[in-house]
Amino acid sequence: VAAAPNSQANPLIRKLESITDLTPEERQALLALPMRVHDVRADQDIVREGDRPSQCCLLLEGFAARFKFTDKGKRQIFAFHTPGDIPDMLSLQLKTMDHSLGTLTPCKLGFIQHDHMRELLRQHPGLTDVFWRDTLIDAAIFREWILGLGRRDAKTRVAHLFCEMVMRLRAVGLEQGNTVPLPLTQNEVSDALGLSTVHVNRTLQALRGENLVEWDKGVLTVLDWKGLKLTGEFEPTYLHQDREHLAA
Amino acid sequence: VAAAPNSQANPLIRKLESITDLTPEERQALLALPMRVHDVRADQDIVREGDRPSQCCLLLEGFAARFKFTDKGKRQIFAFHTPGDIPDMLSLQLKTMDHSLGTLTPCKLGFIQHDHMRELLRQHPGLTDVFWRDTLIDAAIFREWILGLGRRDAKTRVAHLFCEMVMRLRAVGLEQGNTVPLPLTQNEVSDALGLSTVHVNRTLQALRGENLVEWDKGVLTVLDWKGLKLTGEFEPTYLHQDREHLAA
DNA sequence: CGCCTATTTGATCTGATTCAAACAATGTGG
DNA sequence: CCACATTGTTTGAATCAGATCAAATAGGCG
Repeated sequence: VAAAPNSQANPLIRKLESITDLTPEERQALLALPMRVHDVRADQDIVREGDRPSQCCLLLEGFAARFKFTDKGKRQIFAFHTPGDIPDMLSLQLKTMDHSLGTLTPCKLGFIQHDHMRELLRQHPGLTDVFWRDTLIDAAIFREWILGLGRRDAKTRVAHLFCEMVMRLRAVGLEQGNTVPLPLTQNEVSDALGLSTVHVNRTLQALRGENLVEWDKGVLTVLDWKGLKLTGEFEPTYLHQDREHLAA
Repeated sequence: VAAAPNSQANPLIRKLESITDLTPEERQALLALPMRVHDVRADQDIVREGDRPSQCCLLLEGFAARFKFTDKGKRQIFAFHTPGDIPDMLSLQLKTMDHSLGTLTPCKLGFIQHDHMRELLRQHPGLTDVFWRDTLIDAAIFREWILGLGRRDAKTRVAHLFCEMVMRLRAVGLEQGNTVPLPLTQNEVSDALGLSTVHVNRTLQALRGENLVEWDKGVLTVLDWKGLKLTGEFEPTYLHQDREHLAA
């Protein structure tokens, strides 16, 4: 089944089709989903902890992150988001945000009213399963991060993060050769991996020294995918990018 | 609206009503959900990483945990489960298990065929939202653990875990006075909090020394709830136990 | 050019790990 | 009912991965 003309250009559809199959009707309905598109500059909060949003936001271009601060003012990043993600889809079910969402780079965002989203799901109940599945994969990624934070050392964590980002960016067509965009600062990585910026810097030097990766000007180049997977203990099952779940 | 006679005894309904409102029909359908009940002894795997289950399991009595091992053989526990939880509900949407589920104590389990669960959701679409919401709260708990593992010290982590378990056990009616059942070993706690058993032991002595809690023979006694919340930086919003989400 | 932000380096410190052994509690079989 | 095995808790000492502090360097950009 060929995709609708512009569906490959639509990162949401691209993303959902990386984890499930959509019917033509579902694809059509997603393309017709009303949204207000805005450009937002880097380092802006989109929703904050405590907010009660009446819309959710589709990331069309750029990188975003979800995060929260400790009482002592330390930041922890929970997730990096890439085009096609709806990072605050959960606000449809959970009224109060328990964490914040912000841009890391300039972003193009599509804001979707909850009412419109609910109407979409009412008319296409199959999409509820799709989005439910997507939030479950989100949770699987959280678990993998828990494993890393709890039981893996710095080098393994960094390598694992790189592998994960490559796989996810590949799934939405942002990989070019052995290269993906990864416009994060070392400080942002450290806040995601529970490390200090200094230590992340030194760990990167180690990975570079072993000729596993190159990471410069927001572009990550994988020099040795096998080696990177090995040092990152990366096993992509948890991303559930296969679609074999459809075979009963 | 009064609950059906035996619904308070049904931990699933009890749990779901702690996070949402059920219609009488939904409650009835849940009570009628066909399940095979089994007793399982402690430290048994229920599902393993890589499995492709055709059923999911409702925890009726006892404590269970979800976990995974590092390549280097270190265990990380992702979640502690209490009566009313369906820890592997995700297997309904994700075909292959990316982690394992096992008992921590002797448990009574109700096994529900996926087919029956799907039929239930088909007949009561509102329940899809309820379970979706539940898995989103699950993910919120994962995020809070990420925050702890990444950015909080040992004492804060242990205190936070105690607060969380108290809130969750209270929600399903297992709190008695200032006491909850918490039949975990210090080693299990250490595998959940990313610490060594030795350090957990010393941290517990510190919490005891400050007269915050007592924890003996599987029973946790909170001596100073306010103090415990404070040292654990515990803010229960993320558990979404309020049901005010229904007010549009 | 000068400002601002990000990366890098060096030195020191510490929270937590590791290793090893003692101790306590509970259960088991003779 | 006791000897003993097993599992969990506790203690002590040595060590280390990663944090912290402070300062230098490098890029981008108005």
